[in-house]
Amino acid sequence: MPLVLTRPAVRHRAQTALLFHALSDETRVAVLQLLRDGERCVCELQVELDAAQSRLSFHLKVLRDAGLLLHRKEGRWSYYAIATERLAEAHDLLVNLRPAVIAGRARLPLVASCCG
Amino acid sequence: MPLVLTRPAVRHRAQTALLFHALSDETRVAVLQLLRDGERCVCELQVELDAAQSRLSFHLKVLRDAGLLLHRKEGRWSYYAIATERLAEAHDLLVNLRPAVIAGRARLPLVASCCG
DNA sequence: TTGACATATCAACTTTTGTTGGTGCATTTT
DNA sequence: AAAATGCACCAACAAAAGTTGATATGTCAA
Repeated sequence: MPLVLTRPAVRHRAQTALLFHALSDETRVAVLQLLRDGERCVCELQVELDAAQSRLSFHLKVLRDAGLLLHRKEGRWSYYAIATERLAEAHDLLVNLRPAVIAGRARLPLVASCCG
Repeated sequence: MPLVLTRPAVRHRAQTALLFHALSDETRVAVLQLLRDGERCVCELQVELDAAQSRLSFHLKVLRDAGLLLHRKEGRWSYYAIATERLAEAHDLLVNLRPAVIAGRARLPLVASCCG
């Protein structure tokens, strides 16, 4: 009866941890910061971040696996960009952690990109 | 000249990684989910999460160190609650990762709790 | 077609995180 | 005052994440 954590909460829990794990590393955040201005190929990121190729590749994979990147290949270049949708999901998961309103009715399940 | 990552970006980067690291573990997310409904003492969390005391204590420390928890002691109990302010900061950092607008002027530095 | 480049992936290793069981110290209960 | 409770913290260990250098593959350039 006092099922303390509801089913959606349990579902969200794993998602939240997964997604935020991808955002929990400085190099990866730096990658995203660079991609804010638009698509970049790996070699550009490599120069801009001054990171070893395999290291960068590793971090790109983490971001990719988390669904945070769009990927495109052209010739011998690999281009990455931010997957805005997924970033919005992260946003929603975060908003869902906000404390319930004290007086007033229960918090509604919040949905995509409420701000900006 | 092409200082690819601006100073605020570099500052944000560390903050983002630190804060999101705290959110990158299922147990910790579960703690926050429980605290959405308000303050809890450790022993309550312990039961509700079915977690060993020292394990829970460890995760609470991580959340505390990230500034995400308010802490209060009463008698032999230790009460925790969500630090909403800090959660809002996390929110802002996340919103700051959104890609710049394509046409139109540059993204403004976004501030606290724009939604909900 | 040979050589240089871009990039993914792998294995070995290092570092960081997380778990477990224990100890110590308040505080409360009996 | 003795026993029990709540909780922080520590040390030893386990597991996960990150780094590095090497190798493999595809593509472009000479």
